[in-house]
Amino acid sequence: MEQSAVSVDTVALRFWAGDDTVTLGVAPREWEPFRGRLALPGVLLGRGEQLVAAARRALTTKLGVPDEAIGAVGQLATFDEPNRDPRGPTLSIAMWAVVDEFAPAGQTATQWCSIGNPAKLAFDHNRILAEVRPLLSETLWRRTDFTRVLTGKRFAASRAVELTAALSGAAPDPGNLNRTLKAVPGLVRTEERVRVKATGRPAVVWEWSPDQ
Amino acid sequence: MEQSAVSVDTVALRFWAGDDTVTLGVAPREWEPFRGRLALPGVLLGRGEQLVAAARRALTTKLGVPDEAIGAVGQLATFDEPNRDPRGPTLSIAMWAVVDEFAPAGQTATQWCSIGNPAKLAFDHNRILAEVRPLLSETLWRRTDFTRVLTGKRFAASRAVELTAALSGAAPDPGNLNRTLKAVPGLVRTEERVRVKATGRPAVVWEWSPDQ
DNA sequence: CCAAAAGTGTTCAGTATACACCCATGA
DNA sequence: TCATGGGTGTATACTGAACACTTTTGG
Repeated sequence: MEQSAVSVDTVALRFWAGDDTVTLGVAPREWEPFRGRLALPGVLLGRGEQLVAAARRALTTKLGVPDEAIGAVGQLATFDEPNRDPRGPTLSIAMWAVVDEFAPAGQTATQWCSIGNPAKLAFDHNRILAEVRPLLSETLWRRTDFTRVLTGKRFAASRAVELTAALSGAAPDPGNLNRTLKAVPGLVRTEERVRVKATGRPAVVWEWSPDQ
Repeated sequence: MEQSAVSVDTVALRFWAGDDTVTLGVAPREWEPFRGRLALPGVLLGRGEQLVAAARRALTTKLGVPDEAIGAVGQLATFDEPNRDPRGPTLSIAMWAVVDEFAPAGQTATQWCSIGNPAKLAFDHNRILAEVRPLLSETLWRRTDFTRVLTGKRFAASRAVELTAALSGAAPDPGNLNRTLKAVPGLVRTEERVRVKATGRPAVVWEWSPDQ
């Protein structure tokens, strides 16, 4: 029986040392339909290919992210609107991925836009983002693999505030977030302080224990 | 590009007036592989077919459930183990469905087995069931469409106890469950009592308000 | 000393869970 | 009247959120 095509569209997040918010990797489409329009990195699922492998392939081929820089990948939800792709019926399995810091090789058209206020994207990608964002927000500080790669091994408490604000859409109470961090398994509070903002008290440094 | 096949495998639940527990619809496979072995009703997703439509088709063709008796359908998760089907790489999208009471038309080989202790099934269907069961348990009393069809329009409180026990795997505290029901939107407590068990106090009848 | 940022302590609402006790029925 | 099942009331724990207040810094 002839089937719908299956594409794997990935929400690729980064939150690097220089970034002041979480951003989302998008790239202009090379071919029709929507040629030139920004879109989530997506690939057609290969025969026998696993979802995580397809998501990684989307990031390397569409965003130019080196494979070593893909820190963690997971499943989100499936979208089955039959007219979502003008080429014909296409299932979209949405995945998330977190991108470690890397040095871009040469010029790429990849853009990193805010998740809270994303660019206008091709297909139904804005709808996918809207449905998927609350899931990501709930995953933060709960799933270690996801969170660990976003924060990096060591991070200041104020970075945790920015990260939470970016994913949830609202600034968290810093005190409550502090207690949330205390309860995250594998996360330990160091004696160290760092200055992050121009003024005010310096922030505590948190660190993931080595086995995480 | 050649792709993996996509099958939609459905966890079809029923909890009819005569049933004393929730059961799961399974049917022996007609063809190889696993010919004769019991399996979840599954179909290959047709081109342009939506997931809910495929799940309904699985129930009508594999279990002999008339379409009007399919009360509610929803998405669960996707399984991508490449060797899960000996015919070749096949993605399985797991769905749930709730089956209303109907009169079976003629002989069918469909069996209804307990979800807590299901038969040995073909493919990785037992694994799918194991992963999916906690999701179903969490959905009960939260998603109205799911719960409403399982209970029927009117039901005794003791039926709610049986239902919860079947999905969660442990008997709930009847008093606490009572308060849970009180908090479910669209569910109202009637003045009526009915005798369910041979002895003991008769149970209160709960009823879904018409607009649900 | 003041403003800004970080962190602590406390309170309060909502939920989940446990369990003692009371109520209604058939035998 | 007693065993059985149904239902109420109450205590306890945990979680999330709100917020006043203290601490540490730069200017």
